[in-house]
Amino acid sequence: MTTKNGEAMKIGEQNACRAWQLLMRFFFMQRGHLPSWGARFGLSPVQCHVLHLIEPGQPIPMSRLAETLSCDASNVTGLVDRLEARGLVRRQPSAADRRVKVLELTAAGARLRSTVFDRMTKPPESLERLSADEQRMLVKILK
Amino acid sequence: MTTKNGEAMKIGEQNACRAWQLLMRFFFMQRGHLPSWGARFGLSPVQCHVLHLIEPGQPIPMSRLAETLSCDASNVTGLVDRLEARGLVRRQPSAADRRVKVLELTAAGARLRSTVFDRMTKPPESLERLSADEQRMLVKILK
DNA sequence: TATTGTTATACTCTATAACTATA
DNA sequence: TATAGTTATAGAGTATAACAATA
Repeated sequence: MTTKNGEAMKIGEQNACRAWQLLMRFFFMQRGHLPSWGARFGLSPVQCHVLHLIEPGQPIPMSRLAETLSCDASNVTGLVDRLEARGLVRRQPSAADRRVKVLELTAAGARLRSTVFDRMTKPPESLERLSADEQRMLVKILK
Repeated sequence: MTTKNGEAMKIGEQNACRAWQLLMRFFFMQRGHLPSWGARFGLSPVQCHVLHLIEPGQPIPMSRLAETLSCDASNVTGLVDRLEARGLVRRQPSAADRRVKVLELTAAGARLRSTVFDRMTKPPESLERLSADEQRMLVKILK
């Protein structure tokens, strides 16, 4: 348990696995919270995700959404249809490639995104007791 | 920026917000990966979640699933129907309350769960370079 | 030929309401 | 009366295949 080399590696691996397990637990916990969370803004989980992906003033092609969401391009069509019907996003033709349509937030979309994620970035209090070192560590993890 | 009291608090809050933003980014990243991940085992994202929630030898009432998944009890019925049809879980009557049905993993369910989460607990390499202190910090966060 | 986005189809997921059986 | 689970229904999410326009 206190050997200089081999055992230390083992402990390092154990810690990594434990950390990963905790992150997974965090992920599934958030996954449970997201539906009722998003419902406050009339947003489904995927719609929250899409809103998170499209940054204001930074349009992205629809194909990029399909990749990031791990779903077929055909599903993005309906997804964007509903968001566009609510006036949150807008389809724009791409000058570079006439096959492509890029998505951008409308003013209302940007406002809603800000509302949703301003609240989201208000951490659950427990996070406010962390040191600068701990914050740096999170940056490392999330690569 | 270097005042002793008020400014230090401010920086602490900034770090907490930054950490929370990064965790959110992690969450949405995982959310994007989960569909194709689960598909390898023929599991939808919710089914992965359910499998994660039912620990072997630790049956839980169906109502608990509805709470944790933030969905209506009526949805759990169909969800469990499909998992039961695949032989992954089993409904059992509760001795204490005859209204309640508890869910437990079948042998196949426990095997699949182990397969899925053994892979999941294999962290993405970057995690293996973390110290014990850093692991303890994660425990603190995930409360 | 390959790629972007669309339509069509079927199945799963989720929200709502009404119902049964227990408590 | 209140709660656990079910049924029924409708809309949203998602996988598959076929198609049009463009590269």
